[in-house]
Amino acid sequence: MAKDDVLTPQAVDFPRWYQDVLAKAELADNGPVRGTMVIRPYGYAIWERMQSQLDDRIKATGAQNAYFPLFIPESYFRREAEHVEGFSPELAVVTHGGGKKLEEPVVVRPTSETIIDSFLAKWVQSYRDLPLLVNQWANVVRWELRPRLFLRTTEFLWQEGHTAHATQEEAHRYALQILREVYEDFMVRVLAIPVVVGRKTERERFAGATTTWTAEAMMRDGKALQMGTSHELGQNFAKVFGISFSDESGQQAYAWQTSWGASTRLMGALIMAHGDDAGLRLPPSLAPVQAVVVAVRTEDGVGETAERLVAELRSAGLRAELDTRTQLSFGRRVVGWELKGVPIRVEMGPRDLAAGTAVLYRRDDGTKSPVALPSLVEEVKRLTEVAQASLLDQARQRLENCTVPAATLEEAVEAAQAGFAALPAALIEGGAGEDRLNTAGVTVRALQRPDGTLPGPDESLAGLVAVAARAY
RNA sequence: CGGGAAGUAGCGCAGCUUGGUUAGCGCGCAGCGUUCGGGACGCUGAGGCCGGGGGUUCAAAUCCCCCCUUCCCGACCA
Repeated sequence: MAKDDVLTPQAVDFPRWYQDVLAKAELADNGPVRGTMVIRPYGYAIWERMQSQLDDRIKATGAQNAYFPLFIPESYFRREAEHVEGFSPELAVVTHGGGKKLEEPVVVRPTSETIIDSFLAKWVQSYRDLPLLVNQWANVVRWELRPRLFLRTTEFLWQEGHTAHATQEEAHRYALQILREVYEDFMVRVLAIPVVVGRKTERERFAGATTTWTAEAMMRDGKALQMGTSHELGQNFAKVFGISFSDESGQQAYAWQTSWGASTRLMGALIMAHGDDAGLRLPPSLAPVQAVVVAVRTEDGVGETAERLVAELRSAGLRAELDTRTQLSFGRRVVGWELKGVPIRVEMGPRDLAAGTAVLYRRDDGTKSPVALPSLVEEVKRLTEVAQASLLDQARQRLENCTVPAATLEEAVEAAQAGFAALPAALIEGGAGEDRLNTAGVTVRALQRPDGTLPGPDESLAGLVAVAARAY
């Protein structure tokens, strides 16, 4: 009866499993140009929920959305030395337009610091104009040598925030506010993915930033994934783009800036942090379908009851869907819903109807239980909350289990084969230690204080912990 | 961009070594019937520029060259 595996098992070949899920859960396809991606409707529905949750949090920090051009004069990139050095290798450059060679090539934005800052320079005159907080939702292009759907594509979707502040302290606080109240909160409460937040090492920080803050998550194959970053840019860009203002005493001063972003890579994280051998497991907060009512049959009132249940679930505010495709076998249908990660399945058949019950299946733990019809809506509601918490718990458990202290670089390399290695950051002072890790395919993902709190921007490595891992 | 593997129906594959009539198989898809509580079964049927372009040959999915794309490992990165 049962066929072969629905998907390549994770333990057999994790990358293959990932490919299988993308295809079978109808999330995404490769585009015809290397590194490009088609996000299919089901995948995009998940992304839209991510966007909306992030957008609310971004706006709650006071930032407003705006839109800046896709094309940026190449010369803009040359103005900030580290920035141009960091991005040159991955720029897509347009040299022709309207059938003619362009006087100055234009770059397809890989990130928008340069173009946005050139406008912030016009808009900021006085300390009264500050802080100036803008965000944009956009596509960006970074020519990738080794693309992977959602994780690293040449074109991807993201939000990028760009801000200007009167003081370094305020920029610092805002960068951390984004890290904590936007990214970490979203990742934990919505994605149900626990993250390691910390500071990036000098070599891992954003090109042109003075400090980069990061939120890193652990995937089920033991590799880490950077989920979002928040940068303090100091006055580097303000000086080259002329973002200056009169302060309260009438003195001219350069603004202090931040920038921060999170991308469609979050989709990859969602898939790889929660997915199992049966497919996706979506947290109810993001699931396009939170509960599917599967009618085993449709005759003798079963179909009508199923329909009524969907209506009740919907009027209770749940995203519910009806499945009456009885021309397909029951098994095929449930396998399909499991592939797509639907958190709760309600099974309604003649036996249930006779007993006045329905069977509830939880995708997060695979358990089934009967429920009396009158309390079905309340129970489904409750289970969506339980499932949301359960996915987070499971991910937390895995994170704890695979985070191992290491006393030496060799121990760290060893521990990083299966998760996070926590080593004394003193070991990587000077760069030789990081070289050693990098040679073994391991990178320092984040620096933290021993108690897990965030270090200061300039706090020396001596007393910190470096969290290292193999990473995507 | 280096090293490996691979592109044949929507998906997974055989055929290629040793060129030779209408290019196969499984799944899926369509129709009909029997089924129906964890990927049902039978019958009938549709679906292919054999990744693209050049060559060699009487003849190319098959041999040669170039390009594109995908996957794995490395260097570079959200």
